[in-house]
Amino acid sequence: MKRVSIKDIAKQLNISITSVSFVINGRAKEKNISDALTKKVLDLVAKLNYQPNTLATSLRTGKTRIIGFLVDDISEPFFSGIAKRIDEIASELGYKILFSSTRNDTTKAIELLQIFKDRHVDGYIMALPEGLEDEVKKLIATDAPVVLFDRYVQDVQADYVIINNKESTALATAHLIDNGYKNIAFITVDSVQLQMLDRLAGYEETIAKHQLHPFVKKINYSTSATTIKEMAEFFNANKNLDAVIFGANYITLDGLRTFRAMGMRIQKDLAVVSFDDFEILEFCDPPVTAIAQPLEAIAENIMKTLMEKLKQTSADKKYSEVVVPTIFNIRESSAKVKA
Amino acid sequence: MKRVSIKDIAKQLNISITSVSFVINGRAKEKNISDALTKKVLDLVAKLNYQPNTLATSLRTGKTRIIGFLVDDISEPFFSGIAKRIDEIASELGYKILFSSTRNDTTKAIELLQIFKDRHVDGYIMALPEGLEDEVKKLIATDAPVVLFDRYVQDVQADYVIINNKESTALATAHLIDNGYKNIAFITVDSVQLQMLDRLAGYEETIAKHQLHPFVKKINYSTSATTIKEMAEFFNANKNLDAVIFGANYITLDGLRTFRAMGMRIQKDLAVVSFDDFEILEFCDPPVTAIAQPLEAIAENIMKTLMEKLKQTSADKKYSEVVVPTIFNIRESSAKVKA
DNA sequence: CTGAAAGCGCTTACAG
DNA sequence: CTGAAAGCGCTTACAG
Repeated sequence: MKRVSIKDIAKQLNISITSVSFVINGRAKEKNISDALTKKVLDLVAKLNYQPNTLATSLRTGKTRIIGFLVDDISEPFFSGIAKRIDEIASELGYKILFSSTRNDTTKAIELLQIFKDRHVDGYIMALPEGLEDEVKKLIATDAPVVLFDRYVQDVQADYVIINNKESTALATAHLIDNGYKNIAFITVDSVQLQMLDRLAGYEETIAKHQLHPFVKKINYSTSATTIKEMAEFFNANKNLDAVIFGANYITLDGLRTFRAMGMRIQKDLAVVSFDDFEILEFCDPPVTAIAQPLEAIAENIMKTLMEKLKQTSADKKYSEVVVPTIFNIRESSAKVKA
Repeated sequence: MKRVSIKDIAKQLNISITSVSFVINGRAKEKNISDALTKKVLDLVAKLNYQPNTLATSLRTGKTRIIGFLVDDISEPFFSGIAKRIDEIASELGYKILFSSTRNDTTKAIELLQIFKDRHVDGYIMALPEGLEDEVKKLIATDAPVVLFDRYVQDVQADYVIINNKESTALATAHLIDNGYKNIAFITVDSVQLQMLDRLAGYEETIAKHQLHPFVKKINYSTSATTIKEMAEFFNANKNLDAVIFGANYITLDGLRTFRAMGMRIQKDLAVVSFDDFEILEFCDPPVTAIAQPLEAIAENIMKTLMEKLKQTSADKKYSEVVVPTIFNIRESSAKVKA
C-alpha cells in the first residue's frame, strides 16, 4: 500500500505535476489554471486521500512547520500548562512543537538547541536558560524567529512575552497593608534574574511609600532542607512579622513546609501571599492568596508573536515586548486583621 | 552562510559523495574504504562542523527519528512527568518526541494521529483515548511501532506498559484492615476502563477475603461540583464508614474537596488512601497515604519497549506486556486505629 | 577499493 | 493556460 504521490495524481489526469502542485498549494488562480482542471485535481486528491509528503516539502522549501520549545523542566505545571496551550494553537495552524527540558544544565541546553537547528525548526520558544545567552544571541543574529518568555534578559535583544512582575507584588503588598498588616516580609531567592528583582522592587517601593519597615530574605537556594532551615531562622529572628510574601512557586512550597515544621498556622500566625498560584494553595487551611500567571494568555501571546515573526522578512527587524497582566486571587490567608 | 553539504566534503577531498556517505554512516569498514581516506573525511567533517541534513536523510530513508506521543492532557502531572523522562531518553538516542493532547476529544485525537502519520513519525506512544481503538488497530496492522501505556484495552493487541493495579489496591485495602479499619469504602468512576476495574477488583477481593462488607461508590463523573455532591450523599448514607480509598488522582482531589465541604477531618473522621500520589497529599493535615505510579520506571519501560519494536522486522510480530509495580507511600491518613 | 547515477517527493524558474 | 526539468541533500544498488 504505497502512499499516493503528486506524480500519481498527475499521471492519472494526464497533466504535469507542476499544475497539480499549484492547485494543491492554492495557487491555481494566481497561476491561471482553468477552473475545470482545478476541480478535476481537487476531486482526485479527495478521492485518493492524497496528502503531500511533508518531508519532501520541507527538504525543498527549507520550512518544517516545526517549532522548538525549550524550558527548564517540561513537567513543571507552569511550563506544561503553557506547553499544552501552545501545542493546541500550533496544531490549528499546521505547526507542531518539539518540547525539551534543559534540567538547568547549560551543556545539555546547548545540545538541545543544536538538535533543534539540525531538525530545521522554523522558530524557537524559550524560557532562556542560564548560560545560553550567547548561543541565543547568535541564533537571533541569523534571523531565526525566537520568542522568549517567563524571564527577561536585558542583554539579549529579542521578542519577549512576560508578566507585570513589579505591579503584581506592589498590588499584593498594598493589599496586605490595606488589610491591616504592618510587618510584611518578602522572601525571594538570591538571584540576578530580572523578574525576581522586579518582584522585589514592587514590594520594596510599596513598603517605602507607606513608610513601613522592609523585611527581605534572600534564600541561597540549593535544597528544600536548607531552604526550610534558612526560612525558619528568618522567622525566628523576626518574631514581630505579621505577613509574608513568597516570591515564586517553589519558594511558597518550601515556605509552607517551613510553616508545618515550625507548627505555624497560616493567617493566624502569619498572613501569606504566594507569587504563582497552584492547586495546593486551594487545599491549604485556610486557602492561600496568590498572584496567578495566566497561562493561556501567555501561551496565546507567545504564539501570536512567533507567527508574526515567521511572516516577517529579515528586513523589518523589530523586537516586541508583550506584558501580560497577572491575576490576583484573594483568599483567606490574607484576610483582614481582626480589630 | 550556507550549510556545508555532503557534496562540499566530497568536492574538497576530490572523492565521491558515496564514499563520504559511507564514512559518515560508520560503514567505512564494511564498505572497504581505506583507513587513510576514512580519516581524511572524518577530519574534514569535524573541521567544517558538517551535520547531515536530517530532512534529506528522512526523505531518502523514510525514517524521521521522531516519535509521536499522544495523551489526554500533557499538562497533567502524570503525563508531563512521563513526557519529560521520555524526551530525555529519546534525546540521548537521537530521537525527538512530538507531544499532543487530545483533550478527550475523539475527533481531535484522530486528527492528531493523522498529523503524526503525515509527519512520518517512526513510532507512537499513547495512553489510548476512547474512540481511537479502531484507528490504532489499523495503525498496528500496518506494522507501525505502537506502545500503549496507562490503560489496557483488551480489544487492542499491542505492546503495553502498565502498572499492577489490582495488587496495588489489594495491598492498600489489606493495609487499612491491618490498621484496624473495618468499614472501608472504595470510590471510583463508572467506567469500563480496565485499569479502573482492576483497581476495584483488588479492593473487592481483599474485602471478601476478610469477610468484610464492601462499600463501593461509582461516580458518574461530569463536573467537580456534581462529584462532590454525589460523594457527600454517599458519605451521609454510610455514617459507619471508617476509611475510604479514592481510585484515581482526580477522584482524590474531589474527595478532599468533599471533606472540606462537609467539615470532615482526614483520619480522625475517616482514614484516606489515594490511588496516585501528588504533592498536595503531602500538604494535607495529616498527610495522605497514597499508591504512587513510578513515572520514571514507566517512561523507561515505554522507551525500551519502543526501541525494541523499532528494531524488529515485521516478521517477528509479538506483543509484550510490561507490568511496573507501584509504590505504596504510607502516611498518617491511614494510621492505626487507637484502641 | 571507489564512483556515477538514480531516486525519495516535492517546488518553482523558465519556456512556450 | 500548461509542462519539462532542475534541484533540495541525502542513500544505495550497481558497475568496475
